Amino acid sequence: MISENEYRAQRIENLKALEKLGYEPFGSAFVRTGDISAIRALWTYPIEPATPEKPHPEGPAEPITVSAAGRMMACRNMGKTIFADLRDGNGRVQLFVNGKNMPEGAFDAFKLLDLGDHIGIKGDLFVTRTGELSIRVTNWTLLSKAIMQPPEKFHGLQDTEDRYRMRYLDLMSNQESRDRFNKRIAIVSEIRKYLEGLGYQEVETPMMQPHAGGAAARPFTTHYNALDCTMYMRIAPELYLKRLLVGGFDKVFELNRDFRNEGLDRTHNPEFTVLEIYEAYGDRTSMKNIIEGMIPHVCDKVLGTRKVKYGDGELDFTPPYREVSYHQLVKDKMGEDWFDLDAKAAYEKATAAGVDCDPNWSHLLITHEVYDKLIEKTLFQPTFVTRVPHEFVPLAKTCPDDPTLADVFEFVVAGKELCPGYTEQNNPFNQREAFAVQAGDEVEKIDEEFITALEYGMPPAGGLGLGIDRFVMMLTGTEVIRDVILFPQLKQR
RNA sequence: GGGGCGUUAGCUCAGUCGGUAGAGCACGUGACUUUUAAUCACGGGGUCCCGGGUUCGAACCCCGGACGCCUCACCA
Repeated sequence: MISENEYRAQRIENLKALEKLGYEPFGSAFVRTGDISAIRALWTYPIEPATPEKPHPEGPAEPITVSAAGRMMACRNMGKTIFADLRDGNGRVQLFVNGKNMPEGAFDAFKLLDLGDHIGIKGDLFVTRTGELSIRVTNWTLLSKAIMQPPEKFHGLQDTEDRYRMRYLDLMSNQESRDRFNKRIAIVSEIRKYLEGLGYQEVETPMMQPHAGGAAARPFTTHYNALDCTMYMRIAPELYLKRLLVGGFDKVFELNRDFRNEGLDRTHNPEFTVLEIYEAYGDRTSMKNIIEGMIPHVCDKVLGTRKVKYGDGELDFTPPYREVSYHQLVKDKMGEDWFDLDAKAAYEKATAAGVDCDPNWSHLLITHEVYDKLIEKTLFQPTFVTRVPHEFVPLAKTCPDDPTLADVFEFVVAGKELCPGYTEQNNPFNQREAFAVQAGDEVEKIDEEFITALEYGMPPAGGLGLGIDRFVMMLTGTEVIRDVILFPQLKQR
C-alpha cells in the first residue's frame, strides 16, 4: 500500500536534506550502552524536581556517558532546546538536545527529523529541573528514516481493522497491546519452564498429515506434488504424541499450532495454539495435578497474582479447583430424577427450561444440549467437570466403575472449555471400535497406522490439551481472541 | 448464513430537515534555553469506503457491493 500524501513527500524531502548533510537514511548497526531500561538503571541518584533550596538535582561528579538507540516518538521544540522522547522495545527516555552541547550543524540537522525516525545518540545522563531522567545529547546519528507518519500520539491507533491488518502500528502506538503480547510471550515461556522442570521433553510432530486425526474438526486440505497425494493440516497432534509414548518417550509435550477449517469469531481463529501433554503411567488425576500446579505457577511468575478480572467478575486461580461430575451438574440444574426420565420426558423438561432440542434426540443428546446451553457457561471459577459420557470422548478410557462414562475431566473457566484431560485409551481393540463408531461410513478416515502402534503396546497414560490463546485471554482479561494473536486471520481486501 | 451497527484529513473524532465539510493531534512557517498530550500566532491538507438511483442539488435519502465490529445460527 503506497500512500502518496503530502506528509510522505515532506518526509522524503527531509530524508534527502539529511542525506545531503552526510546522514545515511537507512543506517547500519549502532553500538548501544544497553537498551533504554538498562541505561535508566545506570542512574542511581535521586530523580526529583528542583526546588529553591536545591536548584541543581544531585548527580555524579563524573558524567555518566551513554549510547542509546530508539525511535523518536515525541518532539518538543523550544527554540534553542529540543526535548524528544526516544523509545525502544523496553522503555523510553527523554533527550535534551541543545546546539551548544553538539558539533557544528548537528542541532540544525536534528530539526530535520520526523516522528517515528530511528536514531542513535550519545550523551550524558542528568535530571531536568522538572525531575525527569534525561540524556543530554552530545551527538547523534540517523539509523532509519520513517517515510510514513506514525499514528496519533495520544489516542494511538483505534481502528480495529487497522490494528489487526497493520499490527506493527498497533504495537508501536498502543502500550496496552504491547503489554498484552509481552504477557503472552511470558506465559508461554513459563509453561515451558514449568514442564521442563517436571522432566517433560518438548517434541515436534507433523503439521501436515495424511489423516487429520486426534479430534473431529474439518481440516484444511492441500496437495503434495512430489507424492501426488492429499495432505491435511493437523487438527491435533494427539495421535503422533501417543506414538511417541509407544516409542518410549515417557513425558512429552508439544506447544504449537493446530488448524481447523471452521468459523471465525471472537473465540475462534482458524489457526490456534495448543499445548498437549502426555505422561506415561499417568492418568486423569496426574493431568489434574499438572493443571493445578502449572496455572498458579504461571500466574505467580507473569501476573504476580492469582486473581484476574474477567468480564464483570474476578477469576481466582488459587488451587484446588472445584471438581464435580457431569451428572451431578445436570441433576443440580434439572432435578435429581433427570437420569430416570425417558427421552420424551427429558425432551419436554429441557424444552420447558428453554433449551432448543429435537424430539427425536436421545436422552444423551438432550442432556448434552442442556449441559452446553444451561450449565457450562455458568461455571465461572475454574472447575473440573468429570465423568463425561463416553460417546463424546472416543480417545479416553471409561471409568473403572461405569463403562458408560469416560475417565476424563473438562477444565472449564469463565464458562468456556479450556482444557480436556484424559485417562488415555491404550487398548487397541477398544480404540478401533471407538474410531469405527466415530467414522461411520467413512472408514478410510481411520488412522490404521495409529492402531498398529497401539498394538505394539502403549503404556497407560494421562493426557491433556490446553488452548493457549484462550488461556492467555483469561490471564489477560481479554474477551476477543484476535487481541491475543499477533496476526489474526482476516478476510483479504 | 440471518439480523443490527459502522466506514468523513496521515491519526482520533465531530457534523448537517439534502445546499460541495470541521476540531484536536500530526504537518508547514514564525516565536520561545527545562518541556513532557509543551505553549502562542498564522497556514496547507478531503474521491466524506466503492458503484448505481432519487433530486435543481447527495457525505446525508434509496438500492447493490466491499471491508470491519456486534449478535444469532453453524461448529468436538
